[in-house]
Amino acid sequence: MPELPEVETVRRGLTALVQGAKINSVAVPYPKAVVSDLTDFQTDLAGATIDQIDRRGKFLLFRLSNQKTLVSHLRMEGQYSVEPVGATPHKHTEVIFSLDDDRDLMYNDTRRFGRMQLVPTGKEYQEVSGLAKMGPEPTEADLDITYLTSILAKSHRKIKPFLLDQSNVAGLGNIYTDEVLWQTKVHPETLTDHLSAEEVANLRQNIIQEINRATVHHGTTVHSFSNVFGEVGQFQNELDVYGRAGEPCRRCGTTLVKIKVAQRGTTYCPKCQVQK
DNA sequence: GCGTTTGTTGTAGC
DNA sequence: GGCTACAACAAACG
Repeated sequence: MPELPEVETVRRGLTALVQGAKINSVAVPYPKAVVSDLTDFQTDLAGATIDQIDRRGKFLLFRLSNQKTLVSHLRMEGQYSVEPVGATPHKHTEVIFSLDDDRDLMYNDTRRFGRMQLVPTGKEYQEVSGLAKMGPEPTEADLDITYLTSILAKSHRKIKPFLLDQSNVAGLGNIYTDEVLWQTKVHPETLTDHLSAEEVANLRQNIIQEINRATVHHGTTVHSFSNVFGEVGQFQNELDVYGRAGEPCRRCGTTLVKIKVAQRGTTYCPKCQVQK
């Protein structure tokens, strides 16, 4: 559920709250959340300072003072919160970082899908498979039109799973994929090599703009997303198709339809988005 | 009690 | 070999 705008919102909140904080010790009530060696994880983090927090796609990268990087992926419902020292962990608290300023940074995950690992800084793109294959960020500067045209043309699959694949473009999930396809008037099952040059250009613009707009609105809260301050996003009020099956298309009034594409719930307008 | 929800990965299949 | 499709993972909710 956290897609790029939500992860970026979390990154900004974490930066405001814990950048510069020193970690005293780490408790791991749910060891499966840590995929690197657990003993090393706890030993290496003790005494380290959080210098900076970066993001790549949907991954958070905590840059530490000891030349290590904590790579964290929230998957479906991972959340961070900062509490006074000694606060009772939540039912689904998986990792607790005790800071030396009498606060605890907690990682909570009701679905237990999120994962984190500690790797040497600079090696994260080799050691974390998701980062190694990550496509360009959906920005004006990084998402090159020539690149996008080329990979769309040589790929033979439906546009929806193509956009969900992080190795093509970083950061899109189920919500924003449905939104940008509606904006571009492209059916989610259209084959990537059937898109016209104009559609590719429009798709690129819509991806960049939509991710930008959603980030400005602090992300979308559909089920449970909130930032580190416990605040929900505002972008759910801006969605045109996701969660609106059975309601009228805001462009033409046709009833929006929900189907499955690549095992994912997919909402679209059968009149605006006609498959070619 | 079971289908639905979603992001990524490992693997089966072509 | 390279690409694509899909089951699996986990847990809450209706």
